[in-house]
Amino acid sequence: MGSDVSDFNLFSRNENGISERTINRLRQYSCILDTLEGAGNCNVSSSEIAKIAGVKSGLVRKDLCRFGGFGRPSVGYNISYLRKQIHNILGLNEEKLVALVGEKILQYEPSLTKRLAANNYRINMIFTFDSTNFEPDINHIPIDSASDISKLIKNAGIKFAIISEFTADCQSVVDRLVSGGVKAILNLAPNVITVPDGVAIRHIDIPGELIALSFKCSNKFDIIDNDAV
Amino acid sequence: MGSDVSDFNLFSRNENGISERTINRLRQYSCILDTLEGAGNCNVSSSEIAKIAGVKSGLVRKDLCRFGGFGRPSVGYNISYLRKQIHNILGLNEEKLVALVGEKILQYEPSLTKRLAANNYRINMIFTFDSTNFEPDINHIPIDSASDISKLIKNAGIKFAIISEFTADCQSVVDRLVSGGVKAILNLAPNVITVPDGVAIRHIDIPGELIALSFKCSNKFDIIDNDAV
DNA sequence: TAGATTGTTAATCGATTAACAATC
DNA sequence: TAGATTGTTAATCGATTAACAATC
Repeated sequence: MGSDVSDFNLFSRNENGISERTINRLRQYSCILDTLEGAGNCNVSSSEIAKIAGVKSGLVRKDLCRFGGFGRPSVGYNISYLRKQIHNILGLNEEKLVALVGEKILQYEPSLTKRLAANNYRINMIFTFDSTNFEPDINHIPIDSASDISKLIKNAGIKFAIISEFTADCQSVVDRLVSGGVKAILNLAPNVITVPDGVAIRHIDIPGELIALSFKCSNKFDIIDNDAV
Repeated sequence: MGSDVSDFNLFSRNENGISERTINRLRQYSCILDTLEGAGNCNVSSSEIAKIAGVKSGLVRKDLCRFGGFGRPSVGYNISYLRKQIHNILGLNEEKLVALVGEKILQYEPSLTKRLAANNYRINMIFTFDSTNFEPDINHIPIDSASDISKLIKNAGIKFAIISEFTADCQSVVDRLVSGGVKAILNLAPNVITVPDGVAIRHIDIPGELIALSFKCSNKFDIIDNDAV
């Protein structure tokens, strides 16, 4: 039942001392640089990035400085160079193999494969729970039944898994993914699952997101909460 | 282009001075209490909750104490009472109306309606982009074309929206949702969208989640990062 | 050179933890 | 009463901001 810990533990630092907040901001900067580069710009200052990102310029410099001196005083940062460096930090330059558990999401969201590929995540194995599905592959990605997971994962050297479909024995699927060597699991299904230490997991829960959202726009604790700013 | 700000700005306090971290922990406590209540327990101590949640017991007490004294010294917290109080804090006791933009997700994940209902979120309007879809409703929820959004939303008094499908003119849909009075938008589609101040938005981005996850299990910055613990 | 902007240190702010008096 | 556990305050820890010398 330690399961939910990782789902909610969004704020921990990893072994590298880099907080998830920093990683999220780096993603955001990367996104901003994409736009700026697309618009044909060449250099950008920390204040410009900060303004778009909605943070202070010092924080942008601090975040970047942590990984090396990418800028030049009075000039700023070279956009395409900085973009490459951030991609490097985020590991977007290496191909990462992903196992997809549940194939239906690809019908619902056909662009997923391409969106993952844009970040160098490649789905190279699909597991199905649908025993009536005898298609051998989707877009040349082989479909297997969930029984041989562990061995197939291990042979392919897959480190990432996306669980996209509810199944009663979800935990046993997870166990087999983990024993096959998977190190990070993104769970889109409503199942509550547990993983051993050393395996990262994140559970996307739509009702939960709505609850959190509703707080962003509520003010019903004006009275009850004495500490309120 | 201020758009991404809210997507990444997960860590802000809301107007009530309650941080999203606190809300997330309350959700987690609620979840834990469900389990404990299901197992037939009656009282629980902050240390027991803390152990399951993976936090310190003082933090559990502090989180709860912020909203009122729900416990009794030497006894602990009455599970069903505390559960009700947390539900109350999270607003799970009031019905909240939700507009669903894009109907395909209900085929992909039929349990969504029920999972939302368990938290008192009721989808009571569906907008489709599929002009070949002439079904009048899904499970008695009317399906409308996206053209009359604003008026329909306003008349129904809907405050929440889930955007679940890519569409080229996503921003105009958002604008019409907002002008219809929607205050919180959960975006599952890859579109980048912007909302005015006072409207909360959260973008679920699968590749982004994988990037963040990959950091939880990586240690490639052992060398580069001098501040590392 | 003068102006701009970086990298980095010190100050501040907020969140968590430790500790303990109050109380059941 | 003695033991347990709450509610809450003070201490600590970590993240952000302000400020500024270095440098282009």
